[in-house]
Amino acid sequence: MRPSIKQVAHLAGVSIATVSRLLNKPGSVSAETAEKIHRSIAELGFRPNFTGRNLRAGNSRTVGVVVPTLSNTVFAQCLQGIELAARALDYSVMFTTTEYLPEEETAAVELLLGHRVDGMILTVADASANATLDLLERERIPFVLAYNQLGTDQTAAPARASVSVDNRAAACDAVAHLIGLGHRRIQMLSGRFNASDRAMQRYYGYLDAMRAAGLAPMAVIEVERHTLTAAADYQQMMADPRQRPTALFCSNDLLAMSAMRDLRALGMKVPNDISVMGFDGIPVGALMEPVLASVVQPSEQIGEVALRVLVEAIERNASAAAAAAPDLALSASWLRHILPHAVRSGGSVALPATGVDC
Amino acid sequence: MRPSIKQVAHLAGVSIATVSRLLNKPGSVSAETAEKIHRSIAELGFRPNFTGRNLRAGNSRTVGVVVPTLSNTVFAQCLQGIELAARALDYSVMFTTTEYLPEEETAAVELLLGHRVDGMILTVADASANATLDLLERERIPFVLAYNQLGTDQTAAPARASVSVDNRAAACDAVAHLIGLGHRRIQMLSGRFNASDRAMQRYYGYLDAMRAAGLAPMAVIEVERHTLTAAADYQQMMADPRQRPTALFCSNDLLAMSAMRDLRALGMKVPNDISVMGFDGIPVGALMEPVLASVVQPSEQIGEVALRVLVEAIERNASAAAAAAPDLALSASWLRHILPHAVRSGGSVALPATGVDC
DNA sequence: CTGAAAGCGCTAACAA
DNA sequence: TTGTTAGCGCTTTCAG
Repeated sequence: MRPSIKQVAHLAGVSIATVSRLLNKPGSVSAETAEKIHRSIAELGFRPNFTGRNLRAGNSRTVGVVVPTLSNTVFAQCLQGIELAARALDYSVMFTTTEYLPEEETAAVELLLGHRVDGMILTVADASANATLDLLERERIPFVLAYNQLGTDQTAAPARASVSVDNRAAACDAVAHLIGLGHRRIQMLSGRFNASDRAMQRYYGYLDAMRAAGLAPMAVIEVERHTLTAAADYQQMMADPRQRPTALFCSNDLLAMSAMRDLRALGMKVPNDISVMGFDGIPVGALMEPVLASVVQPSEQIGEVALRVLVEAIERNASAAAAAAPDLALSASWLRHILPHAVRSGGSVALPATGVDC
Repeated sequence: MRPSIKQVAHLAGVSIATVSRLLNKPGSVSAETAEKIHRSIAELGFRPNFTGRNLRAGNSRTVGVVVPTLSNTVFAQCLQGIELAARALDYSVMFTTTEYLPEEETAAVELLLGHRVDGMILTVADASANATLDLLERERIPFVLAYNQLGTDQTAAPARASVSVDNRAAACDAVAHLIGLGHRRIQMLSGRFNASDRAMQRYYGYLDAMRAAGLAPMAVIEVERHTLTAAADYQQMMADPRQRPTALFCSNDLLAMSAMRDLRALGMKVPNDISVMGFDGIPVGALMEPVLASVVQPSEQIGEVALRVLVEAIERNASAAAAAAPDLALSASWLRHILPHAVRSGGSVALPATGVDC
């Protein structure tokens, strides 16, 4: 077995309490004793066992993260942001994916609860009416949603925290950008709404922009994640030359990039025949030619902020428990974190082809 | 505090040992007792505390992962593969990044050791002569390298495991592909060798291919990760029309994509003026136009295999300890795992422009 | 400034 | 089949 505080104490000729004290508040141990202990630690290659510490302390300085997938750069970036911020605050990260399956969310959370993480950051399919979040609430463990955006109309009871961009406004800006260019028939292509409440918000944003401009929204096309197996959707979409959209607004960049690929395969040119706009602003989009126009959301920062908000809640919780104060870990002023978005223009959008329009 | 096995036992009117037994081998408890206990568990919302279990058992069913970054899809995919495989085997994942800084590697490993993970998967800057790996060895904790490729010439002592493609052969295949197309002046662009031993292997592969074809290798250009701040390198590279390369082989796809962007900015057309080939085969490369030619490595599978090899080592270790057998966790037949690579052709490479050649 | 002792939640002998 | 008990590594009163 690995050396424990016990062997160190024995070798140094002191009690385990003294060793522990040296490890935690070095000031409370005499210089010579400290010296002896340090030598023993080095000699034995002792390394404190967090498991013991956690068991005793009742906290783990570990946060759990639950995201749909790491295949989408957006979540990878977010996780990166979380990890960086966590390390800076001396927290560790344990993570799981759900593969976009709502039923996996509960299992993921249960597992993390078993590990006694101090809090969780998660991106769920649908943040409203989510049994998993209710569970978290019952367990009274702090959590912060990332990407999921909570409404202002939160019903009294659960005061939840979220970190995201304003998806609806961001989508609205994107579509307004297209409209500003002269597009009137703008089609939205979206990931499944039931796998992403963000997609739904973005659809509302699309509607807002269309209506604000007095344009008729087109029926949204929902597709499976990242790829359109059948070109049938496009065929149909582009069937009637008089009705075909001049621009496509996609609920995420991967979708936009797949769409561009598929459109090319059908012999259409972007942006000459049709403009394409994405959402997310993933870095590779800016490397393509044409550059993918998109709404940039600060994914890494979303992760970073989510972690900081979470840790704040955790530590407030801890002191509150100590002071027997009310444990409303996440005070009202901290609930909805809306980070800024930015429309990134790019060669994938252009003026609508002349003569095609009404 | 959260309910413990103790409260459950009390409420069910049994001893804690019985509850523990029910949790571990349900068969050893009578039906009616089980029934009572189950009810208490449900009533209290009891959830076993892994911390207690881990402390007692001396293992955590958790693996640690250390990768340079999650900004590069390659590592995100790998981590995804690890997590999926881990979940299937009922292991959890704790992870950290090093930002490509070798000095962070040790800190990351120390942290994970503190958590008493059962094993680690890591991608280090340089797998040969790495102090961090030596530390892991001293601590006698199983670990598997991902992407880092161990040579066949391993010196006797440390029998280490790695999972990767054959970087050298893969790069050689890629360059041979370019040569097959008629290219003779092929320039390699690489990430810093001291941040990635893979890049070095790939450079050897480049040399192999060039020499095999009787061509003169050009001096490699090393650049900072993912981006070329100054276009100066390109200017110089393309300065002399009689000496300029007709093809560029990049040590990774992100680099290739940035290079294409930079070349475009300089007014050069890919592949007409110059062919570009990457390495990694990241999914977005196939969505671009032109499609990025590359060597595809199965990143997610690398993660999956790494995890399986690791768990095998962990469990072999456990039984070995029990049987007081030799603890050579990673037996020779399992050391170097070379997964298949594949050259993906794409529009970013073409025949060299006629008249440009010798 | 230091030590003795209790206990965090759990498992595994050993007894009954 | 069930209970008693010791102890995993650590922190933290409480005494001295």
